[in-house]
Amino acid sequence: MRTVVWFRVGDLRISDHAPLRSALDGEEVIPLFVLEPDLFAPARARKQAHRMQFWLDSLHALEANLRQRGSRLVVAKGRTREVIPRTVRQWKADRVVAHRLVAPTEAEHERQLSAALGERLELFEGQTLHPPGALRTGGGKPYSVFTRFARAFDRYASIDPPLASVRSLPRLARAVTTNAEALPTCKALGITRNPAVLEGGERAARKRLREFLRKRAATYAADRDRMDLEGTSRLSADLVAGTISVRQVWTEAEGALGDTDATFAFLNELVWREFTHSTLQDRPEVLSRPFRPQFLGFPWRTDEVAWQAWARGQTGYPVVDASARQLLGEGFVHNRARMVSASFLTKHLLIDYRRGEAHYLEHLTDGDPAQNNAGWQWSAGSGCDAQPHFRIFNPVLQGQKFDPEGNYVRRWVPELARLPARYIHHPWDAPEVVLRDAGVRLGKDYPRPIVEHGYARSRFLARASQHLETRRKRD
DNA sequence: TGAAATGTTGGGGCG
DNA sequence: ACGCCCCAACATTTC
Repeated sequence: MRTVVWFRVGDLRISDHAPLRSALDGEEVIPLFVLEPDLFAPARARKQAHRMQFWLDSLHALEANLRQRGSRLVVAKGRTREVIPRTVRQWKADRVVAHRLVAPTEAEHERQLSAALGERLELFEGQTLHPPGALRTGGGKPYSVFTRFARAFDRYASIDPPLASVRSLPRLARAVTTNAEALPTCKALGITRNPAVLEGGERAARKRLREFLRKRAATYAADRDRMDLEGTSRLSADLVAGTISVRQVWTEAEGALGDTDATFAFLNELVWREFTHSTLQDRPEVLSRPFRPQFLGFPWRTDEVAWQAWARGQTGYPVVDASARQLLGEGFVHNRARMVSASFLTKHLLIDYRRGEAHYLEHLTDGDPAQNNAGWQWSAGSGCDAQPHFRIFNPVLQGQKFDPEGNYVRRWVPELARLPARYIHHPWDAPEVVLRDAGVRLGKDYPRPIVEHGYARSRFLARASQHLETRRKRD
């Protein structure tokens, strides 16, 4: 038996990898990665440079891990639906195994491949803890409320421990050429490496998990919301690329932390991840339109000036600007800052959440359609179990609560670094002398707010309730 | 996984 | 002693 193991962005690892494990039951294993032009063409790759850097590092790490265990990674360029059947013919493989992924583009690849290969393609679950779609309400429908979903999740089934790690792999048949040199580098794709982007690969992922569990997990419940602290796991990009499996994270966290508040808070985030993936599988159309139909035709504004101010971090609201600059600077944004930022774009500036969603997807190292869409629709109020539309973050209060000393702002908005904590989240209220001592000339070194909070708040409330009211009457 | 407005309660100052 | 006002602290409602 000769088996092709189709590695994908989503399972770039060899540990806890069910398809690989299954392939080892046969004699020969051909690890394969496909360089889809839709993803790895230079122009496309550059549009998501942070993520691409992380993925390429992870791919090279995967190749090194395979090699270390006696195998190699075969790299093929072209469209999945053509390349894989060709590979199967060329190397006379008996079957192809892979993880099933929920993103619509990935699901489409699977459909096309299944049409070409029929029974010879075998897909395994593993992107999530329980297969998306497995949890249903009594009426057989997908859950639309997270707390209900989470309760069903707890009762559904126990979570299996990860598969034992693979010590050695069968040597690649001599006839098979690896073409490993085709694995691109950042340089080859014209991407300038950003040293602030996390290190990819399985080893780095495991190290991150261990360090989190050892140093920060105990205080996770309280610290996770603090934008100025490193209180979170930073595993988001790993979970997207699959350099660690969610099952490994779950099992290790449970083992290390026991039955504590921190465990619950952390694992609950993983359940949110389950929820977003399930939602995307059941309703892939959320990627193009609001989950809640009342939000169809919402009167968003087109305001290029406001958009640019938001995207570049020049709105005059320090926390909002810090988060915009953190995104561009390191391809990551603290979750709390994401929420504040998304709330500001959609509610204060009345700009379509889809524009923010696309911007995040472009720059985030952990950009993932399911998670990113769910986050943005949650903030806009249009999503599945979203916050109510009238919940509007006050960026000043959020800053004071979750960046009490202002150090998050100081890090990303250096022109305000010398302002005392008292004024750092609302520099426009600072006395002239305080501003002067801090070297801040409002309107020159740092902008005045592009919109006044109270005004923006009531503007959104009025516009939203008017739209939703009309909508409700019509439907 | 809000914020702001509004309502309630209770202590203290004061006439 | 009592009512009245103020206001902080907290609770509830509304957006």
